[in-house]
Amino acid sequence: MSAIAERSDRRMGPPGSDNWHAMLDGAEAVLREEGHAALTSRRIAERIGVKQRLVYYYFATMDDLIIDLFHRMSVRELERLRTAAGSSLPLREIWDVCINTTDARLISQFMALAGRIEALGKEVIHFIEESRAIQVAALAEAMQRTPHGKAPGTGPGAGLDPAAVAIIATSVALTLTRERQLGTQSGHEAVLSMFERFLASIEPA
Amino acid sequence: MSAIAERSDRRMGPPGSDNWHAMLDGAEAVLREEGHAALTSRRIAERIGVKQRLVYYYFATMDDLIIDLFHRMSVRELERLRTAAGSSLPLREIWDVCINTTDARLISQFMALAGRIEALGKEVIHFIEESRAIQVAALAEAMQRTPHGKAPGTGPGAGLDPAAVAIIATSVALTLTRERQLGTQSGHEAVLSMFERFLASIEPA
DNA sequence: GTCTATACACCGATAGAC
DNA sequence: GTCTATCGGTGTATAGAC
Repeated sequence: MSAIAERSDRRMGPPGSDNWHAMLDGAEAVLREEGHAALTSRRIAERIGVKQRLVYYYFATMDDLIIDLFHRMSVRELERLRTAAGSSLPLREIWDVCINTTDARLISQFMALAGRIEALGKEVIHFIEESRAIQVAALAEAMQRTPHGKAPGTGPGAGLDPAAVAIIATSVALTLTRERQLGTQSGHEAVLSMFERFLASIEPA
Repeated sequence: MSAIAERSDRRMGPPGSDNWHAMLDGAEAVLREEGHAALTSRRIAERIGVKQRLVYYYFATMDDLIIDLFHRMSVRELERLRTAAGSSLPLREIWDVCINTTDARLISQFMALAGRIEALGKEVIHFIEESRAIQVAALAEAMQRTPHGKAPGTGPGAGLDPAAVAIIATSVALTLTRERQLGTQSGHEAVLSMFERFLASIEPA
C-alpha cells in the first residue's frame, strides 16, 4: 500500500521500521496540533530529533508520507471497530469508538487533504466503505434479533434500514466530536439522549 | 466584523468595494479548487489579474482575508436558510439548501483552518449556532402543527426533539455531500429515502 | 543508514514612488 | 489607489560524502 515501490531510483528505508513509525508519529502530532499547513519535512524532523534529509529517505514525497499516515491510522481504526463489533455489546462499543476515540481534528485535516491528493481520496473512500460495512453488519444482526421501532414519523411500520442508521450514526458522531473540539455543544444532549434511547431499545445492557 | 479596524498604520482599501469582492471571489475559487495550502496572496492576485501587493491593500493579513471570506459566505448561507424557512414548505426548502447548495469542499477547508486561526473558529461557532437556531425553529413549528412519529425504537411515545433532528439532518447532509464529492455513495439512497419519508410525514407536499 | 550542503521556488509582508 | 522592488524566511527535493 505504500507508494515506495512506485519510485525507482532513490535508495529508501524500510516501511515499518522504528524510524518509519517515529516519523509517522511525529507527522500525526503535527497534523493534530498545528494543521496540515505545518506538516512539513522540516517540522517532522525537528520534532523527532533527526535531520530533515532523513524524512526523504523513508518517504519519497510528502504526499506519500501523508498517504502512509492515513493508511496506518485507518488500519488501526478498522481494527478497533472490528474488536468492538465482536464484543458482547457491539453497537454500544462501536458508538463509543465513534464518539470518543475518533479525533475530529485529524479527520478534518485529512478531508481537506483528500481533495488535493488523489491517492489519499481513494484511501479515504476505502476506509469509509470498510467501516460502514462493519457497522451495517452489526446493526443488521442486532435489528434482526430485536423487534425494533418504526421509521421516525412514519405511519405504517416501515423498518429502519441498517445502512441509513450507520450513516446517521457516523455523521452525527463526527459532528458532535468536531463541534465539541471547536467549542460549542448546543443541542448535543438532545441528540445524545436520542441515541441512548435507540441503543437501549435495540441492545439492552 | 472585518478585522481591518484592528490594524492601525497601513493604509487600506474599503471592504465591500468591487476589488474587495473580486479578491474574495478569487480566494473562494482557489480554496474550492486547490485547497487552502494554495490560498496565497500571489495566487489570488494572479487569478483576478492584479498585482500581489494589492491584496495587502485590502486585507491586512491572509488570516484576515480568510476570516472575511468565511464571514461573507456565512452571511449568504444564513440568508438562504432564512428565505427557505419563510417559504411555504420550510423543511423541504431547508433540506434542499443543506443537501444541494452547500459545497463540502469549502466546508472541509474552513474546518481545517478553524483549528489554526482562532478568530475563524469563533466565526464558525457563530454560524453553526445561528443556522441551527433557524432549523430548530422551523422544525418546532412544523412538529407542533403535525402529530409526528415517535422516537425511533422507543416504546412509549417520547416525541422527537427538534434540536436532535436539526443536528442529525445537517450532519447527514454534510456527510452525503462530502462523500458524493469524494466519489462514493454507498448507502446514500437508504438514508435519503428515510429523510424523504420523514419529510412526507411532517410536511406533506 | 545517516549526514552536510545546497539548489531553487514560493511565501507573507513591507517601503516608498507615482 | 495602485505600482515596482525587495527582504527574510521556509518549503520540497536532490547530490553525493561517510
